[in-house]
Amino acid sequence: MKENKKVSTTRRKSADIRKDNLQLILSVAEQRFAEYGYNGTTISSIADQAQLPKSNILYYFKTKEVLYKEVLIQILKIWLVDMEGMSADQHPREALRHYIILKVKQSKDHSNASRIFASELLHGAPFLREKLQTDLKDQFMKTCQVFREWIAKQWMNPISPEHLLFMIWSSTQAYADYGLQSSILMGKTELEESDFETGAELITQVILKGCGVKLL
Amino acid sequence: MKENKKVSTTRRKSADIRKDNLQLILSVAEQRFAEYGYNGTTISSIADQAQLPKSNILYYFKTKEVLYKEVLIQILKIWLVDMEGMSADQHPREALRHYIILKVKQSKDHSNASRIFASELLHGAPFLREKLQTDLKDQFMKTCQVFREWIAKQWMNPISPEHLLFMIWSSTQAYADYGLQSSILMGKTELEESDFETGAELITQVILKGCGVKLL
DNA sequence: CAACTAGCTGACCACAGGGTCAACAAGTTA
DNA sequence: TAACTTGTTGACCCTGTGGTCAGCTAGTTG
Repeated sequence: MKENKKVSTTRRKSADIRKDNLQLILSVAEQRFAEYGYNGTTISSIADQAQLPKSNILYYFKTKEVLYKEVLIQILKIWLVDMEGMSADQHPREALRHYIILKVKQSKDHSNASRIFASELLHGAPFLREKLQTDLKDQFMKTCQVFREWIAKQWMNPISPEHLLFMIWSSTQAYADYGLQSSILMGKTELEESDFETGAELITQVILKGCGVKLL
Repeated sequence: MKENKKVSTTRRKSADIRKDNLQLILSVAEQRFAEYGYNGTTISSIADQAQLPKSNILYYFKTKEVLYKEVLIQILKIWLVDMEGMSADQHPREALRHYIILKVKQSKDHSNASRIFASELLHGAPFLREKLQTDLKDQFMKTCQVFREWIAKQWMNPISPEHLLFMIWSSTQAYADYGLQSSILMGKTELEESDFETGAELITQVILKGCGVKLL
């Protein structure tokens, strides 16, 4: 291919244009959906914020639903990967601590994604039902199995793995879901780095102690 | 007043009619808002389910927003009352256990209310901001103070009262927010009585042990 | 019973929001 | 450069929804 210079701004390849725009739209959509929910978000508002015409959004994503689902899928992937980190050969002392800190970090760094996910579950997971029944359930059962093996090795007390996992999920997830309200209650405009650290540390301590995991 | 009989069905006093209809509408609205969120709920759908004409809903509640706020207010009241139950003279062993069981019960018996509340917080509490900054914050600080006194009496370990309360809230609240998804993961259509019990018991044990509260 | 108030409702309206489309512009390829 | 593909967009349409209103009926009160 010959050098193709143009007076105007840089010439861009179709593939790049596509990639960039998809990324831009997904990222803006994530913000809006997190803040206003599925029904509260309009395609126009996404378009405005992305500084693209509405039609252009519809060009890349046939419908609003397709766009939303795409956002959801990306989020679910993160969730699953985090959980995979725990295995039976690790000691719960380190594995649980690591997972809890990671999840709180996700709540902080990907608060929008976390909140969309929560909102979806809250309303009965109309768009995620299937994925939950397959992908998430698989990973859920694997992780419960890990807990069971820890219990068998007497590394922790015999407690319901399912409910324990729920407890860990909800208390870490809360730093995304209820972060805003927490800051109001603590008289701040926003949670600070140190709040996330304190929270993660407290959850870790309570869970480990509460499960009878020997601390060093 | 003279006896006033009519061939048709029972004659009703205006006051009763009002009371009944308000109650009916609020109750149906709660269901719909919980399931579909504020924006996803239409006045028509509420009307249909209540078997009233749409205009009638608007007769009792000037706007959709007024109706929604009314529902929210009722819910907030429950939250506050529950929390008031804890006081410094009680031992955390009983007080925390009681509160946790109560909150899980609320999640079960008033799942719709709980979910609306959660959804509201999730999206930045656009309608509840003020109430949070006043009523809820007051109660929040009182409860934190109770925790501090327990710590001073060495009835529990010195841990952040704020974050502990967040942890209790989120893990109990989860049985409403994520109840549906939990049941999917456990291969049921709905959480059963025993699941709520197991959950409440596990949370209680983990929290008490995790906070270093002496068990009997 | 008459006058009044509270409850009720169908018809109507304005408009927002999801989605289509035809025409054009910009990149690609032979 | 010509033919083709991919990207871009304003104008348009249709449905659904929040909300109004005028006129009605049913209870209330003197």
